[in-house]
Amino acid sequence: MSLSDFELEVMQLLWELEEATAPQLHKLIAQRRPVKYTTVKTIIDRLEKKAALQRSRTEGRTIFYAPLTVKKDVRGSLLKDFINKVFLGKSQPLAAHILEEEELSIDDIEYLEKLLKERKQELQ
Amino acid sequence: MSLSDFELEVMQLLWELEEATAPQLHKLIAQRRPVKYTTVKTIIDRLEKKAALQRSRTEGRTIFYAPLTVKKDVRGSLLKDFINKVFLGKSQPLAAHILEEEELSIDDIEYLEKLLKERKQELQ
DNA sequence: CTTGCATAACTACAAATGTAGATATATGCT
DNA sequence: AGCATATATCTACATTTGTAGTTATGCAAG
Repeated sequence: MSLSDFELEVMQLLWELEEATAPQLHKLIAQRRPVKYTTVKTIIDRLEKKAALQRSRTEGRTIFYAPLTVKKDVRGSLLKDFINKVFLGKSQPLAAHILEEEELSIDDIEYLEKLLKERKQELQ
Repeated sequence: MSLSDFELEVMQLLWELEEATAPQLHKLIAQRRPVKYTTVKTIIDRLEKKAALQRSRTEGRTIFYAPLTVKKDVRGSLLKDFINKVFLGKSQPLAAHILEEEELSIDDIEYLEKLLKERKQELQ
């Protein structure tokens, strides 16, 4: 099951919030860029049809939605697609690209070094 | 300028081959999955309109196409978008995800360790 | 108990995308 | 020279996506 950019944006908020209403989600996204309530609601409806989220409870006639998909799973599958499409299926060039070009702090780097050391030990 | 999945697939081949004809590209892609010549040619035409590639020369009435965009630039901009959308703009969680979950050989790991060491030295 | 409003539900539409048919035409072969 | 064929060009169409208008309706306040 694939998510569009906008659908993913809504899911990111839901993963963060655990649950949320359409008006809440609209207000959050409207802080970033101008978008009408009905637009956000349409995206929520589509996510519901795709079973990426579900209605968790209501308050008055306002509906709360909660994620049905797990962030790590979705990220993992998006990453796999991305590596296939953009880096011809090879993770190493992507990792190299990030470690060389993307912004990383000293702490980030030391944490990543630790991960690599652990990874290497598993392989030996 | 954004590229669709199919457009990117054609560009990946062009970056590899330096230049190619529509029939060549069609044959290569058709090895992976069934697709008609005209479909591939449509994508090439769209890439030409987007100025991602250009006609480099002809042989008879067959046209050779060459990339106008640079692989590293396109990858960089796609990666930036991807990090923004999927990892909320933070490279470190993506790097961590890859170093933990994706397949890497000992050689890969040692190369990445070297990159990190160099990166750290630049920062200090 | 009515009514205005917030929210939900439904409908619409243009642009991008994957897909390919229909048509035109230059070239190389007989 | 005429013709078959490969290639190019043009047109079309369904689906997905972002975007939002229109309509329906339940609830809260007076």
